[in-house]
Amino acid sequence: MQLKSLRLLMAVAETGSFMAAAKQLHTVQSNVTTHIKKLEEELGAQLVHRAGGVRLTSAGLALLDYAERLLAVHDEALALFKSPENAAGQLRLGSMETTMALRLPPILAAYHANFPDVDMTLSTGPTASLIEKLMAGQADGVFVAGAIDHHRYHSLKVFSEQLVLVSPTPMASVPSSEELLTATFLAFRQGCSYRQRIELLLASQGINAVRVFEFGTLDAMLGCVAAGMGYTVLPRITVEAHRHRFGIHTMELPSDIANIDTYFVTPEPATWSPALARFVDTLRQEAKV
Amino acid sequence: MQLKSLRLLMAVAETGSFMAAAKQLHTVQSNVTTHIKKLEEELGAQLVHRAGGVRLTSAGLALLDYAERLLAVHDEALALFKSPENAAGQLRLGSMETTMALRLPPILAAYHANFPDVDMTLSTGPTASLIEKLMAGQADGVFVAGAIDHHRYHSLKVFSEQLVLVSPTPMASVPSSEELLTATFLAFRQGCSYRQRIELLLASQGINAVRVFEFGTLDAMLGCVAAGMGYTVLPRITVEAHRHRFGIHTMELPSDIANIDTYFVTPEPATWSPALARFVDTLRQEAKV
DNA sequence: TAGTAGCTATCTCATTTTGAGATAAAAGAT
DNA sequence: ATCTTTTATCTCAAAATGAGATAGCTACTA
Repeated sequence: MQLKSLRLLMAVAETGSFMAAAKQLHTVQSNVTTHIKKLEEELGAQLVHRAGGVRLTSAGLALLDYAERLLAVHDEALALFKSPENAAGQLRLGSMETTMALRLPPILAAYHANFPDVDMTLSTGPTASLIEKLMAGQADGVFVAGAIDHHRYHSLKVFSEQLVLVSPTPMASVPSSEELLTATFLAFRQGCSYRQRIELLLASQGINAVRVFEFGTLDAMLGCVAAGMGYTVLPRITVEAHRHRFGIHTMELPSDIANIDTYFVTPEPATWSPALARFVDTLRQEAKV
Repeated sequence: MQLKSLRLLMAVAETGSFMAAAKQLHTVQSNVTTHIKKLEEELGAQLVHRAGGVRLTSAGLALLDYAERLLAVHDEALALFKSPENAAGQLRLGSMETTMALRLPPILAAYHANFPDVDMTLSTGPTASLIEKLMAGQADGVFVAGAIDHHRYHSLKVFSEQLVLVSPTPMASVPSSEELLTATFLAFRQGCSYRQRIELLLASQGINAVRVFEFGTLDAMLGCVAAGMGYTVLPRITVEAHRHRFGIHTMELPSDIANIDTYFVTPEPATWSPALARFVDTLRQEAKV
């Protein structure tokens, strides 16, 4: 059974004539005859009355019902891929905790407002496991720290964060080695790229091992810093958004350690679903990159 | 876009391999490649990741969603026509008032029990207008008095009725001409074949015109006969079913006038929809013809 | 009832598409 | 590195398709 044949059947039903149907679909009448005949052979039933003006038989009407449904789905699928204002289906995103907390809400909101037919799922996790998810095909795109150098993947720089040292008391300068040695650090669980920066900071001071507490959420971490439990390293914008709720202080870090870029990593653009392509559009607009 | 291609895409998604997909659908791997490639060109998006084991891209997954819907509808349509135990869609029947009242209820009930997915509509009317409806394509089959001699239509004899003269008082024999001349006749509206029999009866007595009242429903008519308003002519089985409710009496008529057959008339069997074909099956069983 | 106008079925043929096999190229496994 | 498995490409024969020409059918008209 060919979609073409069904479309011809619909045209015949509409126009009540093989010639008019042919004209409507820009073909010739003999082809209409052939297609309808083939359908009739395939289904073993006469679909069209040929006495005088043609009319669908009851078998034809029964098939017409399916033809309409079939072509509606087909046209919908085609429209999805053809017109850039369409997006539907599902979109599986992944993001780091901090990006999710501060950068994504307005973007997700804007996307959902424009493309309400997309079912979004967003999971958070550290950079390493997000990349794994992406490569396993369990996510369509992930927000991670740092670009991926792989020709099958595409990295779009979307945010630039400046990391700052967060402490419970004001500081004049980056703490000395001695101070750091005795200090406690709070960080997200292993795999988080910000934690790697903490270790980088410590390494730059010649310190290899130090006590590090692990947290799962931002609020818990900042609460503990404010309570004097220790230091942490976070994006400036993240800290500033929460500063009014916690009695915390920040200190600039050396730029090689401080500057970290967030990328949106996906498979090659050619493989993007319409939903994903529209998401990247939204991202470009909202993040202004 | 070809249904074949979509089916291949589904097989690829399922098996995760072009070769396995080819085997599953009894074709060769090169054809799978070609079909998928054609889909990709048509939609302008890569549908399948070719790194190592093949996997659908997010665009592929989006299309897969439509492919599944499309093929489900297609298979449903095909199953409808292929397997004789299926029937769906609509069935538009027409029937004479008397047949509807007495013969059809058990048949319609049996049909509906077996094929609940068919939307039945039944309209009643006199033979003439039912035939018109059928010919105009507004009905799929009609129960009428007498066969149709037309090579585009098919008449199936389903019931044999014996017409009797119905009167308010007992009769020893068919009323004489003088009695008939002064009598009033009650009948369905013009077009009803039973009414033609009344006129035939009168003509056999050399009477051309007589007073005839027209009624739309059986109950009204029988009620008026019982009340002594006049005579009527109806199938014996119809009268017997109502005799206990009305004080009426019957009298046999000459067999050439009395015997009348009810036919189920449809377009040619080749044009029957599955729903109609199953109805005729049911009819043959229930009516035992 | 013959004629005519309008439509559909059939036939033909050039073109395109399809399907299958063979082979080359690429990716993983040992 | 070699071998195995899988996909892409090429080729060719067979089949399907689309368009035109023509014959046949139906309904309407005079």
